[in-house]
This record gives sequence, C-alpha cells and structure tokens, in this order.
Amino acid sequence: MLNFELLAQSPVFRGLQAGQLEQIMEDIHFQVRRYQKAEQIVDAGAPCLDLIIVLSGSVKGEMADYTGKTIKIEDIEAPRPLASAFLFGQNNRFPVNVIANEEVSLLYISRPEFLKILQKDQRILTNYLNSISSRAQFLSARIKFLSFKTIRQKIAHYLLELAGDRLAVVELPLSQAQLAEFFAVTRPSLARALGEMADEKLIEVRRRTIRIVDKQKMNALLQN
Amino acid sequence: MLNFELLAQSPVFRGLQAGQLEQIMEDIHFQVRRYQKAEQIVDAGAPCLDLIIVLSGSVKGEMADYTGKTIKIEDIEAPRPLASAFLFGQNNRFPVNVIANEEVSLLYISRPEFLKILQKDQRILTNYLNSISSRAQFLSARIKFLSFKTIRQKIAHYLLELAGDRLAVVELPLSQAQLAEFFAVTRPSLARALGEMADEKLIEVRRRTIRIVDKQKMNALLQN
DNA sequence: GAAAAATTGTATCCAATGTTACAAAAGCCG
DNA sequence: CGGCTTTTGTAACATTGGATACAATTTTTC
Repeated sequence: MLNFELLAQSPVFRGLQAGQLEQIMEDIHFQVRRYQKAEQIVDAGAPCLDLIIVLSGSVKGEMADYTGKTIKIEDIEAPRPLASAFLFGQNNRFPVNVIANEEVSLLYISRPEFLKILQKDQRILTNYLNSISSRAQFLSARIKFLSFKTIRQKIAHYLLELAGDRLAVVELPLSQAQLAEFFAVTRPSLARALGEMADEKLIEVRRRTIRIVDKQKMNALLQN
Repeated sequence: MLNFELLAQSPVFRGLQAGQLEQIMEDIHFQVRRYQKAEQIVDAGAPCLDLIIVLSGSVKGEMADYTGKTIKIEDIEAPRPLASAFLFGQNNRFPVNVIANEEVSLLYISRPEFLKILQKDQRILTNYLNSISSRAQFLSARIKFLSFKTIRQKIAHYLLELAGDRLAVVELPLSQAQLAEFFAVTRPSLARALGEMADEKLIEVRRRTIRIVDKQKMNALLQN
C-alpha cells in the first residue's frame, strides 16, 4: 500500500491532502518496484516512459562521460521524482545512469496515466510545471558551475555560496573526494588548490572545517 | 497584428490551425515588443514573469561566466519560445543574458494568462510540456558536452555528430572562433588541436572543410 | 586500545591548454 | 586589380591540473 502522507510531500503532489491524493490515485494505474543497493535502475539512453518517484531510500544519477569514468550529477531522495524532466520531449531518453544508493522503492506511473492526472487536478499541473522548471534551473546552474575555468574559482564559488552572507566558518558537507567528484576534478588537485589558497591567506583549512579569511579576494577570484 | 500562421509553427502552439489559435488568443492579454540589434533584452537574474516567443529575427543567450567573459549558450530564432523552462519553478529567474542578434520582435504572455491557455487547450499543454522537457534535454546534452576533458574529444564528438552515419566530409557551420566559443576553449588551442589531429591522419582540414579519415580512431577517442 | 580502513596532506612529473604574438590566406569592396 | 578586414595557421612560453605515489592523520572496527 502506498504511503500517501509521504507521497503528498513530493514536489509533484505537494499541497494535496493525503485523502485527495488517494482518491486521485484510485483511478490510476501504477506500479511499485524495489531495488537493492548499487543496483542499476536505469541505463542512460533508455526511453523514459514513466514518471518515477522515489518512495524510500535514495538514488544517484551518474553521467557516463565517454572516458569510462562517471560524473555524479546528483542524489535524489524520497519523495522526489526521478525523471520528471524527461517524461516528455522529442527524444525522451534518460541522460544518466540511475543507481540505487541503498535499498529503494520506486513508484512508476506511465505517461498517459500521468497526463490524466494533470488534466484532472490543476494543483498537480502547476506543481509539475514547477518541478520540471526547477529541474531545468538546476541543470542551468550546473552548467554555470562547470564553466568556471579554475579549481580556485570553483572553490570560491562553492564556499561563498555555502557561507551565504553569514558566518565565515564553513563545515564541508562532503568529503574532499566527493567534493572533487562534484567539481569534476581529481582529489589531489583539489587538496593542492585548497592548500595554496590557505598559503595565500584566502582561507584557513583544518580538514573539513574551512574559515573564509578574505572574502574580498575570494569574490575577486570570480570576477577576473 | 499577430502572424498566427507563423505562431502556429512555434513549439508551443504547433498542431493548431491559425484560426483556432486566433480564437484562443482573443481572450488573452499579450504584448509585442521590438528590440534593435545588439540590444540587451533580458539581464541574467531578472525574474521571468512572461512566456516570451520570438516572432521575428533571432536572439542569443549568453552566460556571464563570472570572469567577465561570456559563453554563448545558444541562438533562438522565430518562432521559438525564449524562457519556456523558466516561467515556472522556485526561483524563476533568467539564467542568461539575452541579446538581440538583429532587429527582433517578441511576444509576451504573462504567466497567469498562459496558465489559462494551458487549461483551455490540451494540445498546447502537451506541446508545452514537450517544449520544457526538450529544454532540459538540451541543457543535459550541453553538460555532457562540457564534460569532455580534452579538446580532441570535443572535436571528435562534434564532427561525428555532424557527419552522422553519412559522408565523411563535413563543412563547419561555424567559424573556428565561434566553434571555440561553443567549446569553451580558446581559438588557437582549437586550431592547434585540429592541426595535431590532421598530422595524425585522423582528419584532413582545409579551412572550413573537414574530412574524417579515421572514424575508428575518432570513436576510440571518445571512449578512453 | 590496537589494527585496519578511510581521509587528508604533499610532492614530483608531465600533458593539456591558455596567452600572446604574428604570419599567411581568403573574402570583401572600392 | 589592390588594399582592407576577417579568418585561419603557427609558435614560444606560462599556467593549470592530472597521474601517481606515499606519508600523516583520523575514523572505524573488533
């Protein structure tokens, strides 16, 4: 049985009462599938025929970058939708491999069934439009990030974003290895760049804890 | 007066008769604005409140890459929509600067008005979903492209894509300078890479005309 | 608490690309 | 045709980051 309370937290169904949602889903055909940790859920290039929502656990999207290596694009946790931006469109194939981070269960709703839902409920329609758009916005931000030329710029952007306008002391939420992966950069190179920036008194690094010393210069980095 | 024949060619209104479209638009509030060549139409970061469709001419989207330089993301020509993926979403701001390539005229339809249209016509709804999704797919492809590590890989990917399964002789549709911009790479570096690939008999280059000599090795480039 | 594993810090070497500058070739326009 | 502009080709040098290896430190596990 579906957990409608949780599902109503999903970006697509947000704002609905669990009861309303249950009623809508009554007329709809759907499936729930389970996967083990590290199992490959979707191969990049496979056609996207269903809206897929993570019901429990989390999955990751990885892009095969042709060099055999993979770049991790993002994690998706319950109750977020997985393929929302690729359900429609010309050549609607998954751009990424999707792999289970842990044991997960996924809700599948086919495209025609989902269209029924969109016609039925205006709330879900706007939710879905918002969801898809947020997806495009995410990709756009990622392009912006990847367009930084140097590791220092990536670090500066990342740290300033993380710190916001508030404190100058930041605890990295990722290990250096993960951060390097996110930056599409090797781990020693990241460590070296951090070390050099520390030498130049832009930041202070004590393992995962980083203090931004010279916000001025950090910002300047991003503008030349 | 709007050219409904042309507008019906737009991804959003495709498949409608000009007459149907005219009827739908009768109830809708909209504006048409004109811009001169090189005029800045949208500043990156500005809120996106309207669906904007290019009625004539073309515009380009450029991303300010923090270094002062801009990366050209794409050209948008009539009758394509401009901000379709950013009309909705959490933080719906333009991710790019939009600049007129020539004299252009643009159709503006506000979000609430456009929602009316979506509710009214199911054809337009699916069109719009397809349009947004294609947008996300485009961005995703761009990320994939940018994730190639070497210039040679970018060249190989680009040429093989351009050539398709057909002839091995390709005429570059862009100047080297434009291509370099698209590759997010400097022009001399691109020329050098082309020269080296020619030395190694992967390709033959005579200015804009390129002949792919060794498809085998070109493909291999993309896989290691 | 000790051994093992994971994470982080560093160093060396090398390949790839940017920077800058200039020359050669092609296209354009009188 | 002949000069001007744009595009393309090339070279020398500097910089960045990748590959690899290993040491130091911290965390995990038993």
